[in-house]
Amino acid sequence: MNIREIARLANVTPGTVSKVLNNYPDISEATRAHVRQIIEENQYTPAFGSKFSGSGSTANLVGMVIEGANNALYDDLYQDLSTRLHNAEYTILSYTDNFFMQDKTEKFEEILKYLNAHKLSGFVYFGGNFAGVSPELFDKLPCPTIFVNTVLPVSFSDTNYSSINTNHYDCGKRQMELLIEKGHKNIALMISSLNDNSVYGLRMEGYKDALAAAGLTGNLKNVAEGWYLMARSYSELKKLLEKHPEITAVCVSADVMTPAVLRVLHDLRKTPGKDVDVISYDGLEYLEYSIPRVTGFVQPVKEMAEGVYDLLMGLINKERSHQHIIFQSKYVKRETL
Amino acid sequence: MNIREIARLANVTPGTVSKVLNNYPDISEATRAHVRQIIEENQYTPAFGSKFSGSGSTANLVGMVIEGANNALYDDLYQDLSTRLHNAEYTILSYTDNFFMQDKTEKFEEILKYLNAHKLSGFVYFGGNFAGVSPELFDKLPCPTIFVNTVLPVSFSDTNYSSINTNHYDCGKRQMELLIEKGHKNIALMISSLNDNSVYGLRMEGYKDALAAAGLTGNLKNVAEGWYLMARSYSELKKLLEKHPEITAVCVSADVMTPAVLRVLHDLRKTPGKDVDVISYDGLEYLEYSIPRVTGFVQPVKEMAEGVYDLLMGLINKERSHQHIIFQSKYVKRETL
DNA sequence: CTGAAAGCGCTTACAG
DNA sequence: CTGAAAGCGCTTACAG
Repeated sequence: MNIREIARLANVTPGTVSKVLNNYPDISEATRAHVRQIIEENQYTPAFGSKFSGSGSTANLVGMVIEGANNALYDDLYQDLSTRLHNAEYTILSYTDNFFMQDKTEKFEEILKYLNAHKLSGFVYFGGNFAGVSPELFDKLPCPTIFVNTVLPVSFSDTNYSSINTNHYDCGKRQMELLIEKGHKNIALMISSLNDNSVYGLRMEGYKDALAAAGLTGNLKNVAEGWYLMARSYSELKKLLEKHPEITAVCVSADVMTPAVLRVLHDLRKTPGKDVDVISYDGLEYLEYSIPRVTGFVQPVKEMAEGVYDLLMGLINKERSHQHIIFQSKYVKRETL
Repeated sequence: MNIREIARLANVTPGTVSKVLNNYPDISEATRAHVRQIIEENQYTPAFGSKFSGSGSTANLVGMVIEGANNALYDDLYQDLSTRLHNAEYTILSYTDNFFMQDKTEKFEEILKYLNAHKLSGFVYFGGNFAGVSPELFDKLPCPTIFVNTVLPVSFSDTNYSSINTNHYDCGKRQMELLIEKGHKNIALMISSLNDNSVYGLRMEGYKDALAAAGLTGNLKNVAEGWYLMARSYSELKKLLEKHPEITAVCVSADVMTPAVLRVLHDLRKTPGKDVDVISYDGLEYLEYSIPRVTGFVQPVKEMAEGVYDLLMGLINKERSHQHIIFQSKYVKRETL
């Protein structure tokens, strides 16, 4: 079933069917209704791919890429957006990319190819780091693009792309300061990796500066690299705490590792919030139910998803121009600090 | 940049460029190399959408739909598959659908439209229930389709689609039997909803039959409906346990609700595995680290993802025919039963 | 091995 | 308000 068939059955030309399909105004209500009925009767849907070759641009196609799928928070963001876009009749192209160690410029060029090949109406990228990528490459972005929780190269005056972020460095610093203010001198850093240059690395920068300001840089040796993996977080942190029983606090850079942190403390017969304080970061829901409930910073996922959606629609419909938005993560005191 | 441009720059015809792009054998190595170089130099990627209008079918396009995104397990499956497909140079069309209450036939017809519009090479559907949908509609599936953890209408002799499932009913029944064998007479059922007709509803069928076989159907009044939501699971179960202090075990149909279950018990001053036994189902990783570690059934996500991928590739390349695979979930004894 | 040409299903000025 | 026609970027028999 194609547009020609429908046209034949409706006794009109394919051009007319096309206009009905795309809600052109210059069609009489009579033929519009008639054509629509034929379409309905035959369950016809226009071939999505041909839209582009006909018109030179593919309408209602949005791309989304998640870099670093191990972070459950991006799932929440992705799913919220996915549902909104689907309900607004957008087709979604997406993939998740777990290879976050390759060359940034190469990766960016691959993305450009992806965008060019698919003639998207809009694009959303989650996570990652493009700090070394030259600004000229950003100029080549062929469609409205929003980077979400991505480390970006240049100043926020850039007007050829948008970004939505939270204040990772500030909250990371604050995370550490809260431990220091509580009087902790020996603090473990449960981070993804020292080589992580995503926004999670920015949190680590905050840790460093807070420690330096307090003259506690010795703690920078107390690092457990968990790579966002629970098993790894567990073994690395356990090793560290066994070697350094003087440690009285754990600063965690990502909630996905925190169940392992609680478990390490339990297995070492330490009570979180009493023997060892714990502060985490992200806002995964199960840490509100864990025993004890975990204190930490919470990213406003719901608002971020809404922000991305609204901005993307605004950009696609040319009602808004590119901007860089920073949401504030919120400190939520629960039971571990 | 289009195929004509590249052809001009390479001093060949568009047809030749097309053949190079699609690795046709009948091209001399010299021109192949030359054309490839021009393509590389200009960072050209063929317009994905035009492939279809040219050839009548879109190669390397796979669709995936997740129904009921609240289940974190599907994220794991989705991401595993997504990474595999992307690495194999497939483009992925996907969306998540959280409205699992609408009419099944209508929903199935929408999916058919989606498939017809996008001319996919293959399609994977996660979750849901199409039990009432007439077999003729399944015949209309325009591309190789695999249903994963979906409740399906007809017998496994159907050869026009594939399915990959685990033994939900059996393990659900076994879940309950294990509690009964331990001597429990008063058992709470922490389920999504009595109206859930997805594979999670199948687990409930297992609960019912196990209870009936033991003459303990009175427990069917002890139902907490959590809708896969932690807050709701918490409040519903708490209400139930407060009203029925005689309950000594909780049978949970989905791991996503289990952190709330543990928290309810904690807040009611009951020790899981001692005062109240808990058995869960799915295999979410954080329940291996919770305190206590949760006993339950684990779906073999890794193998399922591999199974889906291999089958899908086999179907697309016409090396395999449709089949219905049932993986076995595994009982893992930990600390709550 | 390469080119010339017809075709895919759609869209979009343009005529009337 | 509708049709006839040219066009989008690609593919694919067919000739030679």
